[in-house]
Amino acid sequence: MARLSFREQVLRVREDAIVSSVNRLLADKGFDLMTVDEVAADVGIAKASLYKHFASKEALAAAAMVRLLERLLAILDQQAARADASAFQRLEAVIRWALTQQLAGEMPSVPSQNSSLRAELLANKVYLELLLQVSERLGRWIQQAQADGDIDPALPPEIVLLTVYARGCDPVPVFLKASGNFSDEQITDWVMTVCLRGLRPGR
Amino acid sequence: MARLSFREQVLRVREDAIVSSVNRLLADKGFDLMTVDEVAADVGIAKASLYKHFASKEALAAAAMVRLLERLLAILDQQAARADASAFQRLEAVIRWALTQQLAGEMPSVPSQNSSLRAELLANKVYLELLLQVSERLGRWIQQAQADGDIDPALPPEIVLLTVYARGCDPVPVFLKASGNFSDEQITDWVMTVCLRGLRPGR
DNA sequence: GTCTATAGCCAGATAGAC
DNA sequence: GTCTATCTGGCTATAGAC
Repeated sequence: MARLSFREQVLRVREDAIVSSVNRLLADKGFDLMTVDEVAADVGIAKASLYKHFASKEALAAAAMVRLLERLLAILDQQAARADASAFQRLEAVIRWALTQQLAGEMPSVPSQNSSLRAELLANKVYLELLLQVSERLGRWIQQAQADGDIDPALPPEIVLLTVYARGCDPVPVFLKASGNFSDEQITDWVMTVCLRGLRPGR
Repeated sequence: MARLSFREQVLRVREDAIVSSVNRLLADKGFDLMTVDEVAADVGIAKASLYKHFASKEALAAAAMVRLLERLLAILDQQAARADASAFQRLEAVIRWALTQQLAGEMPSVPSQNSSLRAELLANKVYLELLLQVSERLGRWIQQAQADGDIDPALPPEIVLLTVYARGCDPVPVFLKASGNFSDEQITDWVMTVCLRGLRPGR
């Protein structure tokens, strides 16, 4: 990749700061309740300046989602590098990472219902490409884990994949944290247990 | 209860029709994207007339939530009347009912983040009272199921209760339905399996 | 209690100077 | 590219006639 000029580097840094604010605000309030004014205030620039970087509120959210997927891909790389780990253990680590992000208030939440945002995301080539990559890699681990007998082979991989994704936007851990009765570690462990082994007593 | 006059009966029927529309629209688009204009159009009356029945958009949603809890209480009564059933089987039936509602597009979804609606619900005595009743009755079944060895006794009842509630707003079944690859029955069964027994192979 | 018409407000987006 | 100031549209809520 060509070396970036100083101007371009400054641009990158600024846009990264914007995306970080959007990420936090999306995690905090969700897309509908997040306002562009808040984003501008949080970044510390004028709203009109935001629109020089991103064409719309939807584009802001899309950028945050793209960065989330990039971070997720990095986690997948990291797990793939663990030569000793089984596919199931890698999946476990990915879910655990998602829970950590949620409890840290850094998991952006975008309602799958919002039509304007949904349309923007489905039209976003970069986002779709990353989502496809993530799904394919998770899908391979899921099928491997099923072959290993670590995940029920009777379950369609589609359901397993959706379940993994759903843990990323599950309200349970945040509610438990809000109750103040448990530590983050306890919450993570219990939610992992329920996810993998269900509510029934241990095997 | 005193017999209602004709006028009062008409009022009841109309308000019930309103709440039904709100319920469907909440299930369809969620609170933020639902507009009062849509509700009025769906019911077939003018928007101003709506405001003669309900003071605000939040009050509309609250009424829908109250009716949801009333229907849930009726399900609890029904399950409590099954003399042969274990506590676990009753919980199972309740979760299954929630999934059915969701797949039928009749499970209203209100973001727990929305502050105006949250405030309204927390100020609503009827709603809180019903929510408390439901939680207490589910809580008793949960503890009984743990004593019976049907639910892992190591799990705090709080987590189990939250997990049960969370199945009511889980996006997985709706996504699976949208994929068009599975019947409602298959979806319900698989999601129940994953909820109760987790992703791991059967015991 | 129902309607039409409109007030009031807020948030996304833009104009135009620097 | 950044700013201040403004436009615009849509949505909640209400006024006022019937």
